[in-house]
Amino acid sequence: MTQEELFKVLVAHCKEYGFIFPSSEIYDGLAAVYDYGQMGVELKNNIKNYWWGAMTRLHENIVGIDSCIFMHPKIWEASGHVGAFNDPLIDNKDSKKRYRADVLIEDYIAKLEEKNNKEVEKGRKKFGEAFDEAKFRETNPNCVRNNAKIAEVRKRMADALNANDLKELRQIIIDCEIACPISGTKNWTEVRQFNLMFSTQLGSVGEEANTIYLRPETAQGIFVNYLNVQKTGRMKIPFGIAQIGKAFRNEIVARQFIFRMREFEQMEMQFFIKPGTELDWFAQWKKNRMAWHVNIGMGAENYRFHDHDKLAHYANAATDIEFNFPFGFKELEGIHSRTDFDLGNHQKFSGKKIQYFDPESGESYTPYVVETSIGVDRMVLAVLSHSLKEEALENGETRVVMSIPAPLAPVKAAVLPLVKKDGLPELAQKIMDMLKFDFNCQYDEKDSIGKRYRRQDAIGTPFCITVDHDSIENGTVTLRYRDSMEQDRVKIEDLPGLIHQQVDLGVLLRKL
RNA sequence: GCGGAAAUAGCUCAGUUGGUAGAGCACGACCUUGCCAAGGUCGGGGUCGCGAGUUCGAGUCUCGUUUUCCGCUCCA
Repeated sequence: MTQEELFKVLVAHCKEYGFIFPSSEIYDGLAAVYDYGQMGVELKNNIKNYWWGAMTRLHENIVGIDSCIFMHPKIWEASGHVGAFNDPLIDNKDSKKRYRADVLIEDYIAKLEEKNNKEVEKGRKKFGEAFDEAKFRETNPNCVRNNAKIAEVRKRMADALNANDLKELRQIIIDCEIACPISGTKNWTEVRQFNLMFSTQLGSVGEEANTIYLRPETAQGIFVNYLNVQKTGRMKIPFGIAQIGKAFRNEIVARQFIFRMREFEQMEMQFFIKPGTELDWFAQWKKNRMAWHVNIGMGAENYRFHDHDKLAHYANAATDIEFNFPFGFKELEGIHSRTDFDLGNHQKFSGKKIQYFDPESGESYTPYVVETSIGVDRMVLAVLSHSLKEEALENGETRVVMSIPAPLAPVKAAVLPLVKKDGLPELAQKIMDMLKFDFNCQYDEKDSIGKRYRRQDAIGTPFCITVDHDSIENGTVTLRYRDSMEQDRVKIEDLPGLIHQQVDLGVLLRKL
């Protein structure tokens, strides 16, 4: 089976067994929106609990918050999202390729600069030792002409971007006779803008309606609460604030199942530190976060770092932790050194002083920030895509098994009476009543025992407990393991301890 | 947003030159068996994605539309 086919099987499996459903399906669905079903929500909650525990309980200097999706509109100006989340896009009608208008113009400028460099090389050969590059660039007629053009285009583009003048952007592309690199034609559409933030109206519509945005990241909720948490929690730098919550981005194309959705959930932690120490902390969090991933047990070889060459407007170092998805290595988590960009800007835009007074050194400063930001839905997809397997059995048959790491599995154990008579269902129910307070369990008495095992395999239940006639005689049951399909005979009273050892999140946290 | 493909039962699919919608699996009840998915009997479930058009008659032909998948484009 190819990876692509495997991915289709995964999507179908997720729907069939109650992990993930397309949203609003009875109304034909809503593009790129998915709902979590009865199994999916358990898996997702387990992932969130593992992260929350690892971040807050394991670090005395990290605390959590839960901030709102609605925030003051000025926050998005301060964060740079109002400006930078707008991409002006233009399509070439012949090649059907889409480009960012500003990138096309930048490429054009780069070409002119390239021409100048060639002129300089020519000049250097001609004049040898006595060559004065700076002077040459100012006097050579070709260079002068190119430089004038560059300056003119730069200014027009800056003005157009500032004024949000899309017609002017298109005009620059026409005037410069920029052609599509693929088709070579200059047959362009209008420039259109895609604002990646969703907006809505706050308050009564009519008079000056207040446009507010659905947050495109949870991080800003942490930054604007920095002072609250630092003061009320008596936090000393270095310290961190963690948050799990929904974020929204109006992606032009949202695809690949739950990998890129317009509504998604993030787990973010902002770590506040002394300026100058950011690269050390950046390195430390890279290590820490990778350890968290590898600890789940899906194979260290399926993760890798991808350092950014092009840095976002707020960062001075950035890396992704990528996971080996069915469609290749893709970003799962981002770790960014955000400097004092966010706190500094909030200080500027709000007029409130956001400083940390260091009691030891006696100095006051705006803290720097190292951020770890992970997509919950991507984690779910990573676990599901890694876990789903079709195994060939010794008897020539195949079984579909979700070998979800036991601490993350939606259902921890299934209790199955071997037959539906002779008091076996009653004893099985008693075992259910014993386990249900600690573990999410399922009871099933329908169909043959083999069929029930396979049903549990398909949803990733690590343990099946089978009650047979001997159970009534001597108080033992068979404990069947999902991955090996082997079974042990164990005492009923030993069940909680045995299951606990394998499925408890604390056990996973202790390995960190 | 552009191009290509697809949409029939919960799932996988069949459905002839246009003539009253089928199978297997799944689901429910009962009987039987009892440790790795297929026993028997009976039963429930579909305005064939949606909307028009052609026709005496459309799952089938035409147009539109929605959604999904693949490829581009974008991705803080």
